[in-house]
Amino acid sequence: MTSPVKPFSIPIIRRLPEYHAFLEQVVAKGTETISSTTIAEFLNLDPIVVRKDLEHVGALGKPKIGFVVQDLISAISDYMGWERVDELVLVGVGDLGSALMGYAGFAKRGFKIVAAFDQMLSKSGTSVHGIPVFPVSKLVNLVKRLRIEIGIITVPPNAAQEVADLLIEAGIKGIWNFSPAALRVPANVSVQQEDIISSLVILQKNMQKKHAGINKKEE
Amino acid sequence: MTSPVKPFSIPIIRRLPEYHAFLEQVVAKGTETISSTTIAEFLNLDPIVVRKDLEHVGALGKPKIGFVVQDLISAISDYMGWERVDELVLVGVGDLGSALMGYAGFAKRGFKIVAAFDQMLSKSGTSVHGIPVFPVSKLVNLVKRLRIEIGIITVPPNAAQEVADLLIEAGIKGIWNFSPAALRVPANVSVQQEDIISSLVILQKNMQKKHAGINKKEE
DNA sequence: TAGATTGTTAATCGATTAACAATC
DNA sequence: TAGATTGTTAATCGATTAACAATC
Repeated sequence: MTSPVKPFSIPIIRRLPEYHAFLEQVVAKGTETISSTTIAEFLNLDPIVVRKDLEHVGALGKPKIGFVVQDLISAISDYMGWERVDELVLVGVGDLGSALMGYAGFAKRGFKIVAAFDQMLSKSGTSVHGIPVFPVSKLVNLVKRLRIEIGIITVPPNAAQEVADLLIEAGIKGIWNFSPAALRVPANVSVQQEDIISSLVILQKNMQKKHAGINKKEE
Repeated sequence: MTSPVKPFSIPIIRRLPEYHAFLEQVVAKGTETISSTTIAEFLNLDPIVVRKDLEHVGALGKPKIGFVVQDLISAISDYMGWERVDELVLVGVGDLGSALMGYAGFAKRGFKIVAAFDQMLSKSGTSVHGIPVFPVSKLVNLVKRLRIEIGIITVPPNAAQEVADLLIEAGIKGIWNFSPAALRVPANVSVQQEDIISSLVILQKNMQKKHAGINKKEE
């Protein structure tokens, strides 16, 4: 019939967690229905954007009434794939790695870091936020055995490629790379490069635009 | 003359740090010039995308030769605003906050967290990664005095609005919010909502697409 | 000179915005 | 019934992709 994999929109995926977090707050207050205009108002978005996004995830509302909050949460969770639990491994138990290991947002959205690896042998055998840390030498065997598909890289840039190679050898299909280094990977492996600096620059540019908009009256 | 604030493209801003990191590696090897096709190949991007992005930041190359690597790095740094140093404050010295305070990527790209605040008084007076931690009660005065414009929020969601209000009272113009909570702010304040889960979902969706593409021969 | 690579112009695609009919 | 809000269709805008001329 149609395409085997539903098309997805990156801008929408970036907005959906915002809706989700807001709707969780709403449901905690006991509110049962909400309109797209209300959501838009609270999140400083255009109401049409919200309506389109909700349409995209397949949510159904009723004119005049709006959407059932629980339905929206389910539709978003479903679209984002948060119903099932996906297991991850992490390599590089430094500051960033430890923070990710302790991040509560993963569990809430169907992700679980089940093992971590670090080059420093003194860290092996310990556990961080309840997640066991192993020596890198055990990486390939363990990841293979657990059939993990996603690996997180939080090592310094000069070690990133080496770690990526090990993960690939272990059969990983996706790499979430927090190290500012370009990775060479085979065609069947996906890489998501993460660099939070982008977000900070976007914030700055928005501030500049806003400030300029205040200074000039019109045109 | 033209618009007072240059237009900016969010997709481009998200790609530029990748180029920058890669070019830093290249320059470290002593290579002096590079072509857009080479950059594209290493970063798994379409060469045309790279060419367009470099055009956007105002880089000039020479046919047959390519671009001078140092020129590219400068052009990108310039476009991203990394030449000058911008000061930030952070509120919420937990795991994530500490990781951000220790993140070397800030200094490299013109950002500096100059002070942090935490509700827990036991943390006051200490310093994390060389950054002093103060009680929240000192936030408004100190931020006003230092004339900081950007605040990072890494507190639990239920405290986020309260912290945002303090930052706004202190004259902040931009909030980088890592807490999954919708913030109410006045019109002259920009908010950049951060949720790394989006990136993980994008990675997953890309993996699914890739895998589906392998399974079906064509159509 | 020949060819690789840039810079530029045009075409396509997708996302956002707008308009409006359907409906509770 | 009247009006608010959804769902849908159309228009605009911007980003990506393609084609090609300019040039070192």
